[in-house]
Amino acid sequence: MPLQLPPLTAIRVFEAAARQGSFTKAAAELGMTQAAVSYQIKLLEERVGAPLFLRKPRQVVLTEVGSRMVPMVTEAFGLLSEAYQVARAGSGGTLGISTVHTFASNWLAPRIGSFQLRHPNIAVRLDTSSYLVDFSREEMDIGIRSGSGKWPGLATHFLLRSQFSPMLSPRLAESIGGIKEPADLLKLRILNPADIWWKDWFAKANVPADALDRMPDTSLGSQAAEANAAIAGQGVTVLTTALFTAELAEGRLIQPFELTAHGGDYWLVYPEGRRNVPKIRAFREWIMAELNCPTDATVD
Amino acid sequence: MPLQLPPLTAIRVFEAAARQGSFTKAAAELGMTQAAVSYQIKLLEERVGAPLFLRKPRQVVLTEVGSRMVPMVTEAFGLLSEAYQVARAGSGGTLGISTVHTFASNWLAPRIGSFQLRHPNIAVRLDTSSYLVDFSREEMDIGIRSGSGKWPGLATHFLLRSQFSPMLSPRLAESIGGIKEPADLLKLRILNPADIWWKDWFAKANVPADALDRMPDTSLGSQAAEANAAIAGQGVTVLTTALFTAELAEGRLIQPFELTAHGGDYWLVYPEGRRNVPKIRAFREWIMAELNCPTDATVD
DNA sequence: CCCATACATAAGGCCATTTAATGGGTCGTG
DNA sequence: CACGACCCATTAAATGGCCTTATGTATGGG
Repeated sequence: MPLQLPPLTAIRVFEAAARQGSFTKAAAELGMTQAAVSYQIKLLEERVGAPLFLRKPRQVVLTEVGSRMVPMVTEAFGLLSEAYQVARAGSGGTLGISTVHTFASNWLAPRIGSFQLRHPNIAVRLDTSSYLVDFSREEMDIGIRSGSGKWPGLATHFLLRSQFSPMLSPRLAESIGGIKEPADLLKLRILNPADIWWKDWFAKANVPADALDRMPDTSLGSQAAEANAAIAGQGVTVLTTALFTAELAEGRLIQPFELTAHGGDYWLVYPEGRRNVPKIRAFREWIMAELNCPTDATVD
Repeated sequence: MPLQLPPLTAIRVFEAAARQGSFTKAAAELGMTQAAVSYQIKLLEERVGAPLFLRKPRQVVLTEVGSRMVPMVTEAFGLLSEAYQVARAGSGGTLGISTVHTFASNWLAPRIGSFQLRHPNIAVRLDTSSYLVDFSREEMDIGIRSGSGKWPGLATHFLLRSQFSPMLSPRLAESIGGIKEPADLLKLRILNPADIWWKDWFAKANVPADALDRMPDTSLGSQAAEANAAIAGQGVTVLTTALFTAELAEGRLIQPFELTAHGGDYWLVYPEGRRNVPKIRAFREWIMAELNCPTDATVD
């Protein structure tokens, strides 16, 4: 039996009226008319079965029944209010980020520290998965995904263009006397020959790449893993240039050609209606600044 | 600042949904449609700024934010419910009876004990005053008054017919050799010669009573006070017969003539809308039985 | 005695809430 | 694998609770 409750609007009004000792003042406090207060009190009195106020000349005073109700009602509303506030603030407690592995390890992880420094009260939970998170089923706040930038119900912000280009370790390049022209790459082991990006890139380089089809597929499932294999000199792979600036700068990988092809872009996404939730706004503004994006680059 | 509260209907629905772990079940519990529950939850989630439930295949489960809210919300509703119940029952706590002095001391007081025995959980507060209580200004539940039986906004029940007749102490009657005929009364001191009842009674007895006008008024303001004076042998007065059955039976007063005249009747009154408040019903049923009145003798 | 104040009441309208209907998704089952 | 059961979301339309405006009543102060 579901716990019998008084009419909530009425009792809310009652609480204010009891505190103020006046219907008129209560009405002012609640932003409604005195008539509405009178109506609600009367309603509650009928439900309770007893008068809650005595109507004295210039004021109303609580009856015994009324005054017995007040403390509990006040406390109850205090609790509700607190629960509400806590929930609203609490939503700023933890920021759940769902992102693809590559982006997490090659771009986000090295930089997320600066976000945490700026927002010490927001805890970050990083979750990497290969599928686009469903915000209604998983407790995530934002996602970073590559794709077309069109997802229904989600707000999207363009992060960076996924330019990719073949990369390999300098030692492997040396082992065949350096990479002079695109076709040289085919002399090496291609880590992920089935990857469509290879076809795109060779096409752009005007190099027939039928050979790719005959190579064994040894792809590892993520750019990060393949990058590691490449760094270890196991072969050559195509990688998103923006995500491996560190490896390129340190010489662990080289990008033999300026030529890049274009894949799906990276996007920041979150549920439409949550644009102004503080922690989401904070992250959005941070990442946009970090990437030098105009902050208004929103796509619907 | 008046303490920010969440939408109350929404949070009520939330509590049920959280407890049931299902929108459909919550809807059933609250007696509304599943769609309404969905709507309210969505509303609350927007206000809070964070999802409260994760929509899993066959059920909904609380998010972290949601589960933090539940305990406080549950407790708050518990308090509200308790306050409500207490108030409803608490209205059974004390029965405020406003009655005229005579009726209180001569009829009610000797009998009220039997009411209290039958309803040990109802405390009785007896207030005697000469005016008709205004239920909206004084914390009274029922009134007993004599009059026409017509009061706007009040439910009324006929209690007893106010038959009155001269009464005096047996010793006083003896002192003039007994009361043989109505005119004999005029030989004695009349305690309340200005009382209209004397005129009525003498008129009905076909005795000219001009002499009354020339007597000094020594009325004491209530039948009970005058009855005491009469018992003390200080004079003769008119009294409501039904209220002095004990004095008559014990011989402390005598009623020399069967002849009675009729004054305003006694009525039980209370605010229209409170007919079925337990304590009021209890008192009504008790007093009607005590007076052998048919319980349906209601007059509007 | 009149004005100011405070609550009660009546009539009417609006919007929040609800319902009904529909769709999408998952699970269990034959 | 198709089908039905179950559950939640969404849409549009209907309802009625709640509020406002307007007016009445009572009290107390000047």
